[in-house]
Amino acid sequence: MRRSGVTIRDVAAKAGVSITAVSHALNDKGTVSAATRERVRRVAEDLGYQADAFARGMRQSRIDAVGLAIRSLDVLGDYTPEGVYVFDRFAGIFAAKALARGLSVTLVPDISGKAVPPLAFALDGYAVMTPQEDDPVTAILERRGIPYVTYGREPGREHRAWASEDDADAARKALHHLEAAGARSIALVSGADRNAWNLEYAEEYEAWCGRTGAAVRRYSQPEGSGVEGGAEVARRIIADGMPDAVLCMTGRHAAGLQAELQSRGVVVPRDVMVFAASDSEQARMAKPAISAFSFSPAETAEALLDLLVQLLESGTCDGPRRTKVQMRARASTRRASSEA
Amino acid sequence: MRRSGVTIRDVAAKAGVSITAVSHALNDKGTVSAATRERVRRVAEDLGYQADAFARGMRQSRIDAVGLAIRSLDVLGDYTPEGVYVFDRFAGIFAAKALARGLSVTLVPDISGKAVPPLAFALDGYAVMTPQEDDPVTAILERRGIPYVTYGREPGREHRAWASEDDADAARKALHHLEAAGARSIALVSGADRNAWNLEYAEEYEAWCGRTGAAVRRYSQPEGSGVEGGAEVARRIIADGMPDAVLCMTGRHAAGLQAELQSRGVVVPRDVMVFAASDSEQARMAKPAISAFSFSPAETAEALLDLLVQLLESGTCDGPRRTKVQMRARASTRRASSEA
DNA sequence: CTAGTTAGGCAAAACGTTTTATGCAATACT
DNA sequence: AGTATTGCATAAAACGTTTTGCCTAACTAG
Repeated sequence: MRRSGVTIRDVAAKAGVSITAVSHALNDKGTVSAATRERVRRVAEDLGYQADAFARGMRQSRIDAVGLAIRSLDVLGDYTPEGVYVFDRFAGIFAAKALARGLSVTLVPDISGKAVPPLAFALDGYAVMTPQEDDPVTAILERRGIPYVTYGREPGREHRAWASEDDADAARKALHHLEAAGARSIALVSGADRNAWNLEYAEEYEAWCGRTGAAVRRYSQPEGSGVEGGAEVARRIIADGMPDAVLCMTGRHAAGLQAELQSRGVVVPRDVMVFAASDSEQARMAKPAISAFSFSPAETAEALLDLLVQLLESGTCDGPRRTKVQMRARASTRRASSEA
Repeated sequence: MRRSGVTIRDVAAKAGVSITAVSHALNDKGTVSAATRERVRRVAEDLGYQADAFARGMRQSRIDAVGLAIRSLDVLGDYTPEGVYVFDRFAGIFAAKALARGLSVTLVPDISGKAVPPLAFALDGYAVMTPQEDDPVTAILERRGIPYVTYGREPGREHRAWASEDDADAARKALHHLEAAGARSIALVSGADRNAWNLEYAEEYEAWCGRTGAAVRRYSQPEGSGVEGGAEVARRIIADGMPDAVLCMTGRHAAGLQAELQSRGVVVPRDVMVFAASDSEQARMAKPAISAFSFSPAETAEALLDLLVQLLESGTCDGPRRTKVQMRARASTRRASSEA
């Protein structure tokens, strides 16, 4: 038997009251005398009683458990090379913060597929990581009426319940940083997903090109392709002629790209500067170390939880919330000219 | 309303059968004709019916959801410095593998405390990370009769359902590696937790000392103390006189220790070699890079799931399972003498 | 003194499943 | 022909809560 055995009936019997009284006493619901409430509570404590989650879930809607829909669990799967922990790490941090608020966190893969875990639709709400345009996951949640917040805006959907780094602001800062270091032509290496993160960087990038009159040089590469994907882009860029700087969305792309450029005689940062929109071990370990933005997952997780709790309690929330990234300026964008 | 609305009754009505027939048809349980089964299934599909997890959980024990008790969520909390992802990363990998077997994974903090999430005791089973001696978490699971497996043996408890790296074997390999590189006296920097990982290394270490006649020089430092903790140990070691090599349990301790030694004029690996029993970014980035063992979390997660599923299905399992670590020999243990 | 209110308590319904026990044909056996 | 057996289907019980509606006794107001 899995159940601990002690039910509300046992408590009621031992306390000499009805099960209604027990339920009311423990949940501060009906009208129970202070004396009875106290007695019931003591008995429940003694017996180690804890209401069965399923029985309770059947009656009331809330079960104090939320789902976390992590894309990397589907996309990466087994392929979790050292240094790629963005999502896994966020999961841990998010869970720790949720638990501090009394919420369990259930990790859920793709709920848009066939085999959906039984618990998936029984959860109180969801946090969805980096939704894409026309995301099937948010669509399902929407249809089922399950409240959700997203890490990153979902492009094309009107929804205020999201939090993320301020991507547009970060993009401008990155471009400005490179420009200040002497870059006149900049190439952008985007990821392949159509999420806010990629789209907003692209938008700011094109605005920058328009403003400065620089040619738009945009390359796309699946984020999962990693270091090798970066190298591949490097070859394309060389074929097209070198820009003054390359802005990569991921640290792994940046590292792979830089290494490939160097193997072909290009000197970083002298000939070209490299910048990563998201930091990673590969970026930090590269020689020269690659400048990058580092995030504050704890802050973002907290913001998401604020919104989710608001949503669960009142049905609305005061999102979106934006957090700031921090620039780690490293040697890959430190030009002699800018040091002079 | 959270519930999707379509219940087993709706399916029964539309298919023109009893709810019993529906339940049996969908779960391959009772005696239903092939024709009826097919019809029911089609109707259920059409209506998008999915059995309510709570209602189902009330009747049968299994709900296809397991808990993952991660210590780092309690211990580390907010403090998740870059480079320390062992547990978080394991959570992600474990979840991905569990989901491939149709199991949801719920992250659970300390279930030994007061405020236990309602879902915690309703789960089918648990995976507990690195239990300590007299671990309160396993004690509670034991008392409640909830099946569980542990990542790492729990010292002092007779329990076969665990998997982990083969710590004793790894310890011998590390000591042998250092000895082969010329080390005659070795210091061991353990963590403070009384878990199998720390204890088995200590045991093998003392056995090695006994065999070679070397003095036992064991230092203890909380694993959470990180790089600074390593530096602190370095000062203690210097005060006691330098050994030929230091074997640290964590990469962060090793890195902090090495840096502190170097700042005091000690040259690595010439004067002293440094080895980390668990790899980390700090170990990889140190100069010289620190030799370390890297794990195969995917393999261990798979083994744990094998055992857990066996346990859920039959009540017993064929554990324990041991996985191998891989040695990353780096410059911190590469002596001129051993190269000659 | 009587009618109305209130505080405290309880029985029973409801939640949506699974499981158990039972019924009814139709077929097989003696 | 009468009796087991089998195949299919169902009604009803059970799971452990929360919630609804009702009851009683005690108090309050007139």
